[in-house]
Amino acid sequence: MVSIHSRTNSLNISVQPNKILTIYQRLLDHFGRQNWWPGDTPFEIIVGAILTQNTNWTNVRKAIDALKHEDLLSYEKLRDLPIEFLAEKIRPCGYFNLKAARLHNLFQLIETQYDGEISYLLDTPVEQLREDLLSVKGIGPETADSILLYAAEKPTFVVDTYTYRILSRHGILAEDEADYHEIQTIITDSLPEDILLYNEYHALIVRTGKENCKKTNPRCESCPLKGY
DNA sequence: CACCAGGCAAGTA
DNA sequence: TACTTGCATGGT
Repeated sequence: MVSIHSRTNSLNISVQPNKILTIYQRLLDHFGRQNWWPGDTPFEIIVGAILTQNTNWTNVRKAIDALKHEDLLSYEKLRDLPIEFLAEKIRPCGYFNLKAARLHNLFQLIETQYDGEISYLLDTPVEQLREDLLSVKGIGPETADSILLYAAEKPTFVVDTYTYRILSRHGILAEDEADYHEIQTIITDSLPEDILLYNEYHALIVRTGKENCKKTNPRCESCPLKGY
């Protein structure tokens, strides 16, 4: 059990249970720690963040393993690989032409903005880095936040389709609160700002999706969120 | 066979 | 602003 006490939303006057924190505790108790991201280096995490867009991780791992097997998984080697070759290498992860182009768009940012040094990117303050990442064609809010949290270790909460689904089913989101940043704010306003907490929470949410048993539905009998 | 997977951008009205 | 569509492989 985590030792974080529930607290009220800053805009609420009455004391009420922190549903966001309760959901986290239930998922953690049920699944245990996930210890994300599944990758060895910040660069591998960055590449994985783009390759996993709307794609099952098992397919992404095939692509990453293929790159590793040919010793291509370094910034300099991928940057210098012709884009058609890169696309062919990452074929198993799907959308391979698109993702090869998106990786190259990011490499161009790293060249122009960070002097070709991943370490400079990682050391950039969170606001600036998020803006830079979002300026890259092919990097949207979730991919940017995944890089910020899991590669650069900034306190950024990652919102994905599961996050929306869970909050929606649990009546936490209003009808007109589907916007990425609104959802992110609802969550971060309910939690202490803690990188490891953000890391584990998003990982648990994805794990819930992988279980494929409607565990995000409060009426599911085998659900760790039953009754919520 | 259909459906989904740790999105995003571009087009349409 | 609010929908719709293309992108693509591999597992269930």
